[in-house]
Formats: sequence, structure tokens, C-alpha cells
Amino acid sequence: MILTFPLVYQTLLENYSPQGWWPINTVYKKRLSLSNEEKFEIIIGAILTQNTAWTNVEKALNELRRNNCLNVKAILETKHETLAQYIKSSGYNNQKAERLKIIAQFLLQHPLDELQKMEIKGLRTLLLSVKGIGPETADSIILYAFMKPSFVIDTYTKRIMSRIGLCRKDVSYDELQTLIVSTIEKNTEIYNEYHALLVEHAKRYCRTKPLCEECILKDNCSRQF
DNA sequence: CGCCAGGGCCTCA
DNA sequence: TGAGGCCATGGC
Repeated sequence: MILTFPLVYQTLLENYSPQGWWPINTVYKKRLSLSNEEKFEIIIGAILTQNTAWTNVEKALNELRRNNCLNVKAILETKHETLAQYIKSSGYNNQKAERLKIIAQFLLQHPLDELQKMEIKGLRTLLLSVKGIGPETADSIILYAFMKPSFVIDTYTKRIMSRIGLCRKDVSYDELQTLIVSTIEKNTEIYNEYHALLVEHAKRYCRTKPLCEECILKDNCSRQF
């Protein structure tokens, strides 16, 4: 059988339990949207997790919270050096401290309630105009904070999809995103879960050095490592 | 000890 | 437009 994007999703879903990403994504059945406080924390987390393990990000978020620095006003009023110290554990802390200030300034001009009302396309373009927000961070913010269906592509997604033969190894971000969303249902919860499952699969089997022997996709993997 | 993390910006062809 | 250098900490 030939793998397809929907089949990969189905297989991962059957083998791994639901992932429950971003600490607060259990809301789908209960609430339609998150509080502004929760959205803000997700946006900050999306910046801090750039090329960084989530465990290191949690420590930084806790430090920010402990110092009452998890809001726009506090981030703008805190000295760069102090802010950088709070988020030290997340790495690239000087760069990220600057990005947090830029995002805070951006949110001052474009409040969360305004952004929430925007169409995905316009929202994505606007987010991409902010220095420090690239395609993955923009899609993560749209998907996880604003709960709108924008599919997140990351190195894991690219690695898995290219290895099993569903795209080229050097596929571009937008190209792979278009490929995937053209084949699956446009649904926030599915986009959220699919991405989380891909991350889980990349960590368990499809690592830099893949563990193909026990991989749940090996029978259909075109590469046959 | 080396490798790698839920990237993005800048520079230079 | 795309390849390469840079940013930096913590877990394994």
C-alpha cells in the first residue's frame, strides 16, 4: 500500500495516544476560544521554542511568570538584560529577549481581540511582517493561540514526509504545507493533533538516526531503510 | 564529550 | 531564492 498524508495521520493516531499539545489545548470540547492571558502565553512560548527543546522553554516561562513578566506591559518595562536573564534556559536568550519586546510592542498596536477577528491569510501576512516571526512561528500562533486551521510545518514534518517518500528532502515550507492541506480536512483540532503526532513519531522512531526496525510506518515507507 | 532541540535573520552570490 | 553563518542552553 502507498502512503498518503491522511493515511499517515490515521496510522499515527491509531498507534499513539492523543498528544494534548500546548498545556491548555484540552479546550476543544469545552470552550471555543482561550483567554487573552492564555493566548499571550502561547505566543511567548512559540517564540521561546524556536529551535529549542520544550523542557527548556517551560523553565523560561516559569521564570517569566514568577517575576510577573508574562504580560505586554511588564515585558516592555523590563530591562533587556533582566528579561534575557529570565529566559536564559531557553537559549539564544539575547535574541529572544529582543523578539519578546518586538512582539509586545506589536501586540500593543494590534490587540489580541483584533487579531482574533482576522482571516487566516491576512493574519499570517501580518504576523510574518514582525521581526522574529517566521512561517512556523506564525502558523503555530494562528493554530494554537487563535485556534484557526493553519498547518504547522517543522523540521520533523519535513524529515518524516521526505523519508517516507511523500515529498523531496529539500521541499520548501510553503510547498509542503500546500501538499498536506490539500489532502486532509481543514480542521483546527486535526491540524493540532497531526503536528503533535509527527513530533512524537520523530522523537520515537524517525530520529536523526532513525530506528527503522520498530517503526510503525516501516511496511509502507518507500525508503525501506 | 558531541549531538540535537517544536527557527529565523542576515549576508552574499 | 537559497545556501551558509550565527545565535546559546540543557538533556541525553
